[in-house]
Amino acid sequence: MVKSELMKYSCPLGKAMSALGSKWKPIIVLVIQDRKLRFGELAVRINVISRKVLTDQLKEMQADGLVIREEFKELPPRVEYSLTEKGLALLPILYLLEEWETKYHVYDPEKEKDCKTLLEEKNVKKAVV
Amino acid sequence: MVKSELMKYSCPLGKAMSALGSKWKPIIVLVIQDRKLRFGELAVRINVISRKVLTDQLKEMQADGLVIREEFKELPPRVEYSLTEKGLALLPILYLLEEWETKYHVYDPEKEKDCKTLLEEKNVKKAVV
DNA sequence: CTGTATCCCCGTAGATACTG
DNA sequence: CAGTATCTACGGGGATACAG
Repeated sequence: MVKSELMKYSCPLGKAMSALGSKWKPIIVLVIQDRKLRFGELAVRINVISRKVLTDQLKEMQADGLVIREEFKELPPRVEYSLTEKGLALLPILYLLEEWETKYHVYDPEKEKDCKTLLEEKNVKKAVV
Repeated sequence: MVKSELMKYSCPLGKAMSALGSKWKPIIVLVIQDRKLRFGELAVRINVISRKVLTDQLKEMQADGLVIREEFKELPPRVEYSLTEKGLALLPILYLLEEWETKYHVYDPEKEKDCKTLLEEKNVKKAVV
């Protein structure tokens, strides 16, 4: 273990952030909610994430006890993801974060425009979350 | 703007996480609380962060409207950091995250041991937060 | 005391092609 | 359908030395 990892184990918030501090995990939690979603459904709803990264994130979240992975031995294969109790307990906190952002958001027209343009360029049909 | 940045502007949670999703920002908010702290005090309290990174993070947080930087033209120089209203509003949410982690924490003796060893090796006197 | 200036490592994440 | 396998690029973060 290197010094830089110390934070992960030395305080509760450090641990919490190491479990959900990545780029996509909070989004994934918010998208799953109290449902079961198939891998493909997740990929569609979070359309700006590559499948490889989505797989990686889900694996880590499974290891951290945030999500449950159910694999059905069918053809074609089907895999369903849902939140654990721990993951579900995170939902209200994430809602608070959304509220916080919405309340203190500073409107930036240029960024909004960039975003719109990009959505069209990439032909993305559905915004994330 | 590249596709990977899309998330930052396309949903509230994405924006929120881009403002505090870094490795140190939540910790910094939690350490400052409702006080004014000098740069050196921050560095001591979060002793596993390098001064360069601390400076960088504080700059970004200032730009995001999370912290206030007051520079006193003295010799030796003195700089005090405090939270904005926006930053303060984040505190209760971070406390909830701590509670969440504490409640669902899975005790890992090996990691705890590694951490203790490292603290001694690095001669770190004070744990973060 | 409070930063800058460099240099560098390593992990995250993206693109693309392939598999059971 | 739900992933793997590879390769690559980028940038956050760290160590160290120096500056005002």
